[in-house]
Amino acid sequence: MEAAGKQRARATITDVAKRSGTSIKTVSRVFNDEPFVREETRDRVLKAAAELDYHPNMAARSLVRGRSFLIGLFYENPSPNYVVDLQTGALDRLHDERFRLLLFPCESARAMSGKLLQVARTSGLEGIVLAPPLGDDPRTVAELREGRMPFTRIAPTTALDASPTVGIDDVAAAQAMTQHLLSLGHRRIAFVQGDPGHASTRQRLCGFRAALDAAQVPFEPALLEQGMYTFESGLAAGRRLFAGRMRPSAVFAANDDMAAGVCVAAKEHGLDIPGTVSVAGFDDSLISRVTWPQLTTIHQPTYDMAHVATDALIALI
Amino acid sequence: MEAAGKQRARATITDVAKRSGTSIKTVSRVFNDEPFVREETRDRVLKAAAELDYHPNMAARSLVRGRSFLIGLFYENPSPNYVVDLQTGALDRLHDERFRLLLFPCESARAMSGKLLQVARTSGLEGIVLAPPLGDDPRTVAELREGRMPFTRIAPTTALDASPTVGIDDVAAAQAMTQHLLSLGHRRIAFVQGDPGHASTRQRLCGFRAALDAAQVPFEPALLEQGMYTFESGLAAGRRLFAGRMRPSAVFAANDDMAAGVCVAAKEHGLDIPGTVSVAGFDDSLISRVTWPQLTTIHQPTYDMAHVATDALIALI
DNA sequence: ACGCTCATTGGCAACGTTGTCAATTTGCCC
DNA sequence: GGGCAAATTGACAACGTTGCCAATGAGCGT
Repeated sequence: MEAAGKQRARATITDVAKRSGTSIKTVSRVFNDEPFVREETRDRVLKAAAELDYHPNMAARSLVRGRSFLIGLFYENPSPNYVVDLQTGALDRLHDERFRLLLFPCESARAMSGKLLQVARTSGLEGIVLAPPLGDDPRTVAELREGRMPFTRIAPTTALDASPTVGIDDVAAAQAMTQHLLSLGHRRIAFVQGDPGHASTRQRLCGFRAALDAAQVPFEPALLEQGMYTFESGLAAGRRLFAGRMRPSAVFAANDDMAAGVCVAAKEHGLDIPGTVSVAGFDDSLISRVTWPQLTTIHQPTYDMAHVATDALIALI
Repeated sequence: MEAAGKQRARATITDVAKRSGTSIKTVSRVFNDEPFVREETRDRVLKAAAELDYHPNMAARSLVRGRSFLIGLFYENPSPNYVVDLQTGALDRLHDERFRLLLFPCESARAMSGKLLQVARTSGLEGIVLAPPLGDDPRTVAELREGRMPFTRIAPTTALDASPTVGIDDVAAAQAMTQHLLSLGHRRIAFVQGDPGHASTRQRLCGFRAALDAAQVPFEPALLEQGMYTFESGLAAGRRLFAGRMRPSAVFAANDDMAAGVCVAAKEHGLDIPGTVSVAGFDDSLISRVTWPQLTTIHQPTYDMAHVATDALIALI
């Protein structure tokens, strides 16, 4: 309606002040939920703002406060399910805050090593959430500490006191799952471990072996397979296992994606699940609900961990 | 080393100017790759900047230029595979630009309707990429146009001239897949359609029926099932189909997640795939590689579409 | 050496907001 | 009604950068 030609420029706080008959500062107070603003004044400002379709300018706000309200989520993960869980957890925590989330998918932890602080500064991040395995790189951790860049880590395994940290006890969880398989009567249990670059790989293997030891079941090297936490690597590992001389009665894969691959390999070999062979996973990701029969899996609350890590980061900032 | 106590504050452009013995403005020119700076001067500035670990302040830059360099990706999608593909496509395109990507997962297109511009303005976005089905909401589209907010859409089906658009021909693709099934000799082909809120649902059904018509195979309403693009809905649809009087010899599900569900339903009913019944999907998402036997599926280049949509958006801005 | 053009540099205001602090108004008690 | 504390409001200077324009220096033809 009104002077369509001049509507180009966005309304500023000054316009709102003028229109509502108050000072700039008062408008600022209203938009920052500060106390000491009379109810009536607040309403008047809000009304004027609505009429002008005013939205605070983030850049100006950031500038004067010396804060960017930007948080970075760094991850290097092959599983879309895991990644989306991470993101959702972080985003949900941020929902009511002013912070915004920037994504930094990394090719590999090694490639990022030493560059992370640089990237963070360039983007003006205020803090960082490091998803596995990025939180395990000592150089990255040292760098962030020296640069006084706030960060939290999800499921790291080194330098645990270097930053707030959230994670589950991988060792205990893997041990529990193995015990479960043992209690079902399995004695020939194969283990498909994950990407050697991830610390969780060692942890989960460790739990697996601990359970075997506790049950006095000998560890059989031929039943240990290397994977990479991807579906394809699980498929390959499964094929090797089922083609080998020593066919396992149960397979414990260190994550769900690989477990799904093992399932497919089993079906290729005409093996019945869970009749002839049991397959267990780790993560409880969405993929575990899509395979059939459903995988037995360990719930890893990725969403929650991301949520908590973000929470801790905000507290830190 | 040097006065560790005073190193707290980040270096500003003024510090660099002082240290390099030039003016603020010259430093600015160097960091913006502007011409008219002598080689020797540039080097001197760069050296000083490196020594001070200077990084331009994004907020100040945004403020004075009136630009935020922020782009929003809005999506409402249940499939993590699809979402990650979208993100990766967009991020890869942004990689060398100054733009940054902000994520906006939406509960539902309906809930967002009418609020999207508001959200975009609040976050200071410069442009928006709308993933399906958000690009089909007429209210959202109208709103963005009126608000002069640059946006591009992925696979929209309405108001195609309202914005730059990228997508595949859903009708043709579904038709081709149906023809393929017909050519295998199938005559009793069931179709599991997707969420009625997504325009692709109608398109794919349309292609399916077109192929039947062309082959003069009558369309059988009892073989049309409603799904929601989720694994669970596909499972339910499959159960109904296989329990019904008119058992299909082939099932074409409108996306891979549902197709996976249909597969499980078939197995529950003891039906052999692909011997007794064929199952076809749509998307070529990662899930299609996880089911066994592998689904026949139509490749939908989600990554590429996101890449192109982002590209177009940048051009628009 | 003079005048002219073009490359290079510097000075200064402005961007839209918030922090600080002072000014004003209100409410309450004696 | 005076006095005091608390509530409410306003003025003004930053924040770190870039756009605009003026100033300076260099090169060159005459």
